[in-house]
Amino acid sequence: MSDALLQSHEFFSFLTGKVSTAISRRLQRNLKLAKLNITSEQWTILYHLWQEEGLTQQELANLTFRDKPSITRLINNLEKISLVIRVNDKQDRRSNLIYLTKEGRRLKEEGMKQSAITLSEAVAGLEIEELRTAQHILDKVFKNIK
Amino acid sequence: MSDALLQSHEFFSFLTGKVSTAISRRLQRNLKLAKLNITSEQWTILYHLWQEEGLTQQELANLTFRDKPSITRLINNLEKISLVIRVNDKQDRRSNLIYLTKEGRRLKEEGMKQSAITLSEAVAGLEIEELRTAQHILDKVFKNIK
DNA sequence: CTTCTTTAATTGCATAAGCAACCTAAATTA
DNA sequence: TAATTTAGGTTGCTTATGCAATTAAAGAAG
Repeated sequence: MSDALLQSHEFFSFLTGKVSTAISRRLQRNLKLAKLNITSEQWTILYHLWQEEGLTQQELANLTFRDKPSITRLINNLEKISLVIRVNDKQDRRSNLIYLTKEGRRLKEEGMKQSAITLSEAVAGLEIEELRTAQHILDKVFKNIK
Repeated sequence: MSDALLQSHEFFSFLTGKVSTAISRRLQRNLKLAKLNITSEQWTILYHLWQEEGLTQQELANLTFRDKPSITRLINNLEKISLVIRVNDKQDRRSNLIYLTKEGRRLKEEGMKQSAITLSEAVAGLEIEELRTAQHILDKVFKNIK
């Protein structure tokens, strides 16, 4: 790689989170505007549970690329606000299966809507082809360092 | 934008930080391996001071895309470990000018080296042209939502 | 079986982030 | 020049993260 690019602050700063920080903040703001009192991090957990309930904390950790302690605490907080419950797995008593509460399920529609809005704000004016390209490239980066 | 892409979990998850989290962790790890006891967040502050000392906290906030309280606390911690000092601006007594200590300057060489290593690990196997493309696209996203 | 190892989750400790409220100094304006 | 607004920083409160160490259950090896 060229030194010019290596030294490019712009390049490094987007890799180190400028864009994703901006997206999280925007999602957070949109959730708040829609009266959803959840953080963007909580959203990422709920997102996966909206697709499939009964995931273990380890599975959630893998899906959201967080470590186990982070998941423990996110689930603690989500339980505190009564959006999910831990159910001890009878088959494997080490595991907790995480389920949505009725209220947790109720948030799906608005939660998905706000994330879709956020995403469309983010990618406004971009071509599908550009998005595919960016995704492809970032995927390679991720594989390099995950 | 197509629904297929809107629903793409992969796409959303990289936008919400998978890649940048991985980069931060890798940088953190590389710094630690090189015996530099600073966090990746502290690195971003030092990076700008290595380019130019005497920046105000507000300028650092703008450069690193953080809010003012975050900078206050990062500078507190950097002062605590004696890498920077606050100097009250005589011209504008509201401002602090942030300078590196001798030790802070000493870390420049190794700090820049480790970030270069991290970056080259991240972009291994990618073409310059791909990187330019990704940067360009992410720049558009950032402008949309910053 | 009993020991050893691996796995799921939790806890402790330290750092970092966002938002709102606040303080003080500077700049504006009336 | 007094009153108001703006700008730079700090503090309080809450949430989130990483890493290391720990507990308890499950699985493997002897």
